[in-house]
Amino acid sequence: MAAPLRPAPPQLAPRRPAPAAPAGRDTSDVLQQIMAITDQSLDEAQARKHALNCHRMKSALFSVLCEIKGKTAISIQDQEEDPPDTQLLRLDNMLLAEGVSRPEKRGRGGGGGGGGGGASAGSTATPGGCPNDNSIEHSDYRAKLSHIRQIYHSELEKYEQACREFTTHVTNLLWEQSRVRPVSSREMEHMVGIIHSKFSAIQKQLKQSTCEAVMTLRSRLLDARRKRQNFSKQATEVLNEYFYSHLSNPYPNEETKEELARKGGITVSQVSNWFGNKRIRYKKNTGKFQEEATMYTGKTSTATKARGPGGQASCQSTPSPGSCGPFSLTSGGDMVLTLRTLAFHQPPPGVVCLQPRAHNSWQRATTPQPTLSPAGDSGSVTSDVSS
DNA sequence: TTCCATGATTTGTA
DNA sequence: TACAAATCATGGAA
Repeated sequence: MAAPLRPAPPQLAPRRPAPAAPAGRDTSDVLQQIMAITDQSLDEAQARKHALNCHRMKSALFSVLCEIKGKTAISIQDQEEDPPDTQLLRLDNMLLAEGVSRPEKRGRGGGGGGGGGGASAGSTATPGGCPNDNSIEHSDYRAKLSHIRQIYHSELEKYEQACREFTTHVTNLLWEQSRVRPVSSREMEHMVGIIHSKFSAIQKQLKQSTCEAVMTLRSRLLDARRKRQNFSKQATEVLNEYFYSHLSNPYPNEETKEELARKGGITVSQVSNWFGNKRIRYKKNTGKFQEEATMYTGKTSTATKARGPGGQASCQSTPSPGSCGPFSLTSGGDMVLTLRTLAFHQPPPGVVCLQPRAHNSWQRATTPQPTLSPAGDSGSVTSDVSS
């Protein structure tokens, strides 16, 4: 297959016009000169090349070569039927699924200002099991994924540009050569195909490396996700204080969650998780938490007293009308706590005090109950006690 | 090593 | 979408 790219055929010796020379001798003469081409200097070759173009046999030879070329090109095309590359398809699918192939999405929360992080306050989990947007790991993951995506696209663009340039270059060369030797369009296509297949092999490698990088990043993230770390004492106290002082309605709203998260040095989704776990576990085994409840309600009671009327602790930013515990009360709060504390010491027979509302569960409190005002809170607590 | 506490995740529901 | 409930997985004490 190297023949089509060999340098331009050489010259003949046209010094004698040889119109009378026999055709057989003429042909062998031409062949002799072709064989001797490598012994000639460049200038000589150029001169003979020009002579060859003017030779009377040139067109005949050229057409014969064209015919041979045509046959060769057919056989080339026959060999070209490649099966679809399943591995490449797999890589493409994976890169698409991981969000590397498609253009980067802008974060929902605030225009993605943090280097691709853009962690929002939402509490969502990706189908693939990625952690919440709030988690530090996830913003880190997104930043790194974004970096990988950037590199991938920039490299891909480079390869494509190089491929285009090289293809143009080779096509031009072939056009150039087609003036002195037969270059069929099929041959050109074949050359372009070779170039593309070489470049696509490089692209495949790039895709493979990118997939590996994403997989590594993902597994590292998942490992980190599984690593549980107990909250600090302060975080637990802040959460418990809120929980036990809002036992009638332990559903902090978004703003309160943020406040609690800030105070405890944890994320909002961790606060949500904590309250979810706490409600369930408290409800399942209220008795087990009695001591803890006494401790925290006593603590908050003291804190409230120390602050005096209007003093607020962890509930100071709680705007929820339905979640107004002692912290949002003035004089009424103490009474609530007293009632609560009393309730611990007066469990009705067979009934544990401070149970979730109505002995079954807290009401679904996605939105704060409008009937509960600060005054209403003490009412609700009274109902806790009376229940 | 075992057991319990607890933070995180998943699944189903309203 | 927030929540309940179940479950997983890990930290830490015994």
